[in-house]
Amino acid sequence: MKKGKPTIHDIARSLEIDSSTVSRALSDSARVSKKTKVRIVEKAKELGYQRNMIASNLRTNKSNTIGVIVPRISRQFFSRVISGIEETAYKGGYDVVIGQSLDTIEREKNLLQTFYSSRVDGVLISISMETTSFEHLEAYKNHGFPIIFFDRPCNVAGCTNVLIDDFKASFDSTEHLINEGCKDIVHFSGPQNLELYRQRAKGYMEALKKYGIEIRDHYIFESNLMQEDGEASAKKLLKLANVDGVFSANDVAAIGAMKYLKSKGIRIPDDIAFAGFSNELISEVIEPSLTTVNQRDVEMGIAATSLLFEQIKNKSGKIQQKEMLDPELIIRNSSKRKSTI
Amino acid sequence: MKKGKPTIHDIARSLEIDSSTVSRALSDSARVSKKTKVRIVEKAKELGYQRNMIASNLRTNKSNTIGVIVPRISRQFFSRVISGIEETAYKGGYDVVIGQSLDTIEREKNLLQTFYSSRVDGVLISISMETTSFEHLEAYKNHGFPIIFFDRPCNVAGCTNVLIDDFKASFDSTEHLINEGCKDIVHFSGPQNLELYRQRAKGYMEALKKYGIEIRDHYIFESNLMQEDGEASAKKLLKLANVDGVFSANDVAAIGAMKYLKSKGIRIPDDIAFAGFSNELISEVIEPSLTTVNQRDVEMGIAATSLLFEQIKNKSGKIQQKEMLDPELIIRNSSKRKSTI
DNA sequence: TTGTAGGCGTTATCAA
DNA sequence: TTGATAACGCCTACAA
Repeated sequence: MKKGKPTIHDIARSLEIDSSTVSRALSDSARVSKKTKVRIVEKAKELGYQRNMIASNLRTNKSNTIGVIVPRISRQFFSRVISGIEETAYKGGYDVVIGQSLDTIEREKNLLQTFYSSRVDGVLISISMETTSFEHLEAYKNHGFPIIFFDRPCNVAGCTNVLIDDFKASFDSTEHLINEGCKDIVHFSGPQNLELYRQRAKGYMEALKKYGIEIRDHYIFESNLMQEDGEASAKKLLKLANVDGVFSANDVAAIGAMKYLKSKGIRIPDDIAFAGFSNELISEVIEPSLTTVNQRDVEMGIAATSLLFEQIKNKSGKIQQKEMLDPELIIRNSSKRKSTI
Repeated sequence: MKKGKPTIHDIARSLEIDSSTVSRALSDSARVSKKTKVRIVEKAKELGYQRNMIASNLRTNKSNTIGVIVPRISRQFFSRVISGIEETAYKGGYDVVIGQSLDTIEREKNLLQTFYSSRVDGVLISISMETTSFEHLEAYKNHGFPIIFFDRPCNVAGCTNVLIDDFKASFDSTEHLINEGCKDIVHFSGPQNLELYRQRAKGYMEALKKYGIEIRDHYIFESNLMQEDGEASAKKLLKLANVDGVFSANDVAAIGAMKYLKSKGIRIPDDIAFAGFSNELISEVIEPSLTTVNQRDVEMGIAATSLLFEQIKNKSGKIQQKEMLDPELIIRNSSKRKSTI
């Protein structure tokens, strides 16, 4: 046996035909007779031939690969989005390369450039928390490199975004708390430099407004929404009189707060009702189970990938689009105050 | 501006030098004068040049990419392993391509062949539940394609495995239950065609043996260890007299069972103590919090990747290795029966 | 239906 | 130190 992996030339030689015929046969071209096709395919199998995609990609200037950049793969939301992406890509004959920015702009830039130079056909990205300016992204876009943003919006001309309606979801959640009888509702908010969290805060305020409830700035706690932030917020919250509800911009912080409050003997939802955001797995299991928002993770992956495919095909590139998925409010025990009897 | 992406030839032309010099300069070869190097690098920046990795890979016959195949990316354990893999790969200058087999052998084969033909430099794989014969894997191995198995062992000559000591972890968990006063311990076991679950069952039995407790076959429940399997097992368990402990081969099934039993008024751990496996995020949050085993996910990713790098470098390939990570028993409330006062 | 020839962008070898 | 040339493996006009 020769050393290197077998090539179309090996097949051609041993069949005494030309490599171009082999190439055609293996891509099932109509311009090869059935007979020779069969011979070629058989010989290929015999030699254990596998097409060298690197060479093929170089020649065709396509990688049949899309890149995905997320803050962290270990977050449930993102891993579910990726499942959707992978599934769609797989069906379309694409491979998926994944990288995590760890919420730093430095790694985000690195990944983008790696992807670009390995000539992926396009990129799906949920930008890092540090990404507040978008020049690095625009540069690629202007080179005609297809990029789709998901979950965390990028408000730049020509960008296609796939999002859920964060405003509406937050409005609905807050309204739900109000309907359950809450009057003094605190909001755990995320970094306000991110559009995402601005939208969620907006939804909260709009709902209060609708019901004639005063919006008090000191009822809005800004943090990074980690579990420990939730705990800190809970402590802070106890210093306010009469809080009877919390709308948190994510589940993790809500759970951190609930744990602390429970340990202090506060009853949930009777004393304080809770609503979170993201539908983490734990939220169903914790006691009481947490009311939350389904962010349509898998669907988001599917939608984003489909849009990317369109953009790759049409090469039109520059058309700005916005795909809004409808979030779903999942009502659980943490907010059910009305007796169901 | 020309249409295509700029190449070394574009740089060469506009500087009136040869492309080979440009190539050398951009790989920082010592065989280019500082002066021209500077000129080239500047021009490259000016043109927005990015090396075409596809062409480079073709030429050097390396992709600087490793492939990862896991059952599903959305499982916490795997996404954490992948974090470890990514981190290590990133440091070594490698990219990571990820695919999920969804626990089917068909997709596993597909992925393997995609990876092979895109010439990834090696593969890390946790085999699917359906994978009980290993010919497809051996074939690649025999072609000199580096493959490392993690978490789910592959007992085939020449295979390198990175595992935790499932036997020991199970032994320790069961022993812990015994030490907490359990005498009639049920084992929720996984598919016995997988070595993994055989090891866990073995550890359970060995611990019973050590303490002179009879091993009863009808105390071992085999299932796929989904949440609903746990619930079913709980029902089954109630028909046995005197069960006072459960060692489950994963957390998910344990939690399914605990939920059901709690709804029936059974106290955990006082009536029945529980120990699970995998340290899912929910396990810390559920009430009572679940005693479990830390499978060293991130470390496993790191170890597997390091071994793969070795194998890629040494080309020795055929050396069988087994890396055993030490599992950690995490004791929580679901198994603490002795008063801590 | 098949063969010929050239090139995708890079790197490696050799010569200058 | 630089340039010329060939080659990696595949694909695709074009010609036969």
